[in-house]
Amino acid sequence: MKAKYTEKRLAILQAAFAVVTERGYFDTKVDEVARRAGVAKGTVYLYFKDKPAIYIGLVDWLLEQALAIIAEVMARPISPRRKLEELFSTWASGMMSSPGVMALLSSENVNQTNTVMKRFKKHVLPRVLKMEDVVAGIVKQGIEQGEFRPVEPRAAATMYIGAFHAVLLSAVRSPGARSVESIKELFFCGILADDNGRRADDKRK
Amino acid sequence: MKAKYTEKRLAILQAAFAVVTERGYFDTKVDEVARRAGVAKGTVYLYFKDKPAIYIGLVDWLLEQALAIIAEVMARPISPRRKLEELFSTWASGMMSSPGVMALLSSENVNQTNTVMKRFKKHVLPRVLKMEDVVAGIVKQGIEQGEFRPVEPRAAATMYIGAFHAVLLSAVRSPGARSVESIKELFFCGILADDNGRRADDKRK
DNA sequence: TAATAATGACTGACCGGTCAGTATATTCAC
DNA sequence: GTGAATATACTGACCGGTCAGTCATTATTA
Repeated sequence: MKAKYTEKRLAILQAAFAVVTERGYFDTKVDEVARRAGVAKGTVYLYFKDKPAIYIGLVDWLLEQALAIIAEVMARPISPRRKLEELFSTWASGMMSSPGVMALLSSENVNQTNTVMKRFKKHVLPRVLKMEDVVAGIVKQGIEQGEFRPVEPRAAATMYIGAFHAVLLSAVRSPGARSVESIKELFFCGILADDNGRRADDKRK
Repeated sequence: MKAKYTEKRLAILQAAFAVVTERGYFDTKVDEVARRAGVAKGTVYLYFKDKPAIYIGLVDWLLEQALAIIAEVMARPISPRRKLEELFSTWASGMMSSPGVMALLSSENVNQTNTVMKRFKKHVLPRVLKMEDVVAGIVKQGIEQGEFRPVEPRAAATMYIGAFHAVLLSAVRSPGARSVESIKELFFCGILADDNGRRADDKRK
C-alpha cells in the first residue's frame, strides 16, 4: 500500500534528521539511522538509493516545511515588513529548537565534500533559491509600497538569510541569549545613526 | 634547526589549506596533503598529532592572519564606520579568492562531527570570539562617537559575521556578481525607508 | 658515527552497500 | 473457507574498498 510506504519513508527521514542534527552528516552511520527508525539497514536502501540520497531527501523534506510556512505567512494580510518579521521569528524559533537544521541547509556544509555537493547543487540549490526568491519578492513589494528603501531585493534576501546565520552563531556562542530581536532589528534598521549618510554615499567621518 | 621545522610545518599547512578548501575536510586525504607538501605521509605525523590537529592548526593559522589584518585596520586613523568597511572589504576579497575559507572557519561545519567539534570548541572558538570582540569594540566606539545608533555591540558584531555568510552565499548562487557593496550597505543602513519606524518600536503599517 | 629526520609499505578498524534468505501479505484454486 | 502458490517487504551477516595512523628501514646532518 502506498500510505505504508510513505509512512516508513518518513520514519527513516525522521530518524535521519535526529542523527544528522546531533552528530552531523559524516558521523551519521546508516546503521544508526536504521536502528532509530526501527528497521534493518537493508530496508533503508529500499527507500533511498544511497547515503547522499538520504541527505537530499532530508533537505527536501525540510524545505517543503519551510515553503509551507512561507506560503502561510505570505497569505496573511500584513505589511511586507511584518511578513519578514514573522517569517524570521517563526524560522528562528524552529531553528533554535534544533540548531542543526541551519547547518544542514547551508550550502557551505555541502561544500565540504565534492560527491555530495554535485548532487546537492543540482537538486537542492534551486529550491533554496526559490525560497530566496520569495523573500526577495516580499522585499520588492515593500519597496513598491514605500516601506523599504530602494535596495537590491536579491541582496536583501541574501542578507536576510545571513541574519539567520548570525542568530545561529550567537546561539552557539551564548546559548539562551535573546539575540533574535536585536538581530532582526539590525537587519531592518542597520547600525548607522540617522545623520551619518544613511542614504547617499557620503565621504567618511 | 628551528627555522627548518617552522618552514616545513608551514609547507604542510599550505598544502592542507589548498586541499581542504577545494575538497572539504572530509574528502581531504592525509596522503594528498603530504604529496602536495612534498613530504611523505609519515612526516606529516611528525608535525601534527593526527588529522584533526592539522585542521586545528590550519584554523589557528588563518585566524592569526585575520587578527593581523584587524590589528592593521584598527591602527588606521579612520572612523569606526570606515574601519568596519575596510575590514569587510579586505576580508571579503580574501574570501572570494578562496571560498572555502569561510566554510572552514564557520562553526556550523564543525558541528558536523562530534570528534572534531569537541577539540574545536576548546581550542578555536575562544579565538573566534576574540575576533568578534574586536568588531564589537569598533561598534561600541562608533556608538560613543555618535556614528552608530545605540545598538547591542555584540549582536552587531554577530550580524557583521552574518553579512560575510551572505556574501559567500551570493557568490555560490551567482559567481562573479558584485554583491559585496550591496550587502555592506545593507549592513550599515538596513532596509527600512526613513519614515518607517527606523528607531522606535512602532506599530506596523 | 651517532643522532636525528624522513620515508612509504603495511595494517586493521571502519562502514557503505549487497544479497541470499526469511517473514508477511495477496491471490488463486478448489 | 482453507490451504497452496506467488508476490512483496524486510532482514542482517557479510564483503570489499578506503584511509588514518604506525614503524622498521633508509637518508641526512652534525
